Amino acid sequence: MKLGTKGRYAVMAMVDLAFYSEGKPLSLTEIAERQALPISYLEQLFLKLRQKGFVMSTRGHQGGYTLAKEAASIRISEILEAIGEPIETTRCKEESELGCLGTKGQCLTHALWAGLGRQMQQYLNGISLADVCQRRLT
Amino acid sequence: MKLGTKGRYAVMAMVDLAFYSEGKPLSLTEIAERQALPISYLEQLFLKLRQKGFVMSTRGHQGGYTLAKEAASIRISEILEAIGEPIETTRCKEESELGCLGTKGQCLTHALWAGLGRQMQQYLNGISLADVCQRRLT
DNA sequence: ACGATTCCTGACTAATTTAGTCAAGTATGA
DNA sequence: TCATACTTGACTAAATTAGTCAGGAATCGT
Repeated sequence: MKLGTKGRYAVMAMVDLAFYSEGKPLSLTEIAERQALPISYLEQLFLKLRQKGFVMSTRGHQGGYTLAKEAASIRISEILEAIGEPIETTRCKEESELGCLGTKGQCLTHALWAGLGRQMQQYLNGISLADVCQRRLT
Repeated sequence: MKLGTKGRYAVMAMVDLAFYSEGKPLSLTEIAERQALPISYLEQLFLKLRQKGFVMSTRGHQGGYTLAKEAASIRISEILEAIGEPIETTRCKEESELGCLGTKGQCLTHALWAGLGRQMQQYLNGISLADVCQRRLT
């Protein structure tokens, strides 16, 4: 159970943006350099982040990206979802499970994995970009 | 961020064992059939579970596996660790991180991922095989 | 003794996912 | 008009996953 670079990079870049931008657009080049991330990879990620409305882009000279919302209202969970790194603890689509273990028509372990997923979701849902910037983490 | 079949199967099988065995050994064939899991894959997993002391094996006719400890004292987290499905939210080995973002010599996001890992570990640590069997899940 | 059952173990592999690169284009400001 | 910077899709090498396969060794019932 591991976190891939996609999600990690996206959050790192967004935190960087929230932290260093002061209303002015930051170029991916700048972010990529500071965070030591591959720029072409970031391009892919920011494409999605823009399409989902988390950042705004300015093209051309002195262009770059800006947060489209306040840092305090962008949750980590949203970023991960936007770039396609969902939390998948259960395998079954929805709640349509037929009994693996007979007792009640639903596998015993299903509730376990669902609980784990809820736990993770809750944690990442409760933390915003601003929280990370200000080191407000439990 | 997804849970692989390795961890899922291992826990499913261990829960099955705890649930259906009554002191008597259960063969992998039986478990695999009931849970609809590939038997040769289970063999690999139970090899490790035995080496780590979570199950005991009996060979030959009427043989199989038995829990080596009480179901109430086997945590889900231990099973996952035993078969090599660790929780990896951070990438850095130990706490030896050099500053990605300048503020304090440690990357801002590190604390975030570490927190997530702690959260997951805590959840899986607090649940035993017996809990799953008795559907004592939050 | 023998044969069925079952664990034991390592080697191997097909398919998928990850983690990117590359190339070509479009828009903007100096 | 040129350098900067976003935009987008196609492509790919490497790693991981999710197993299969084959052969062996121990044990029990008959």
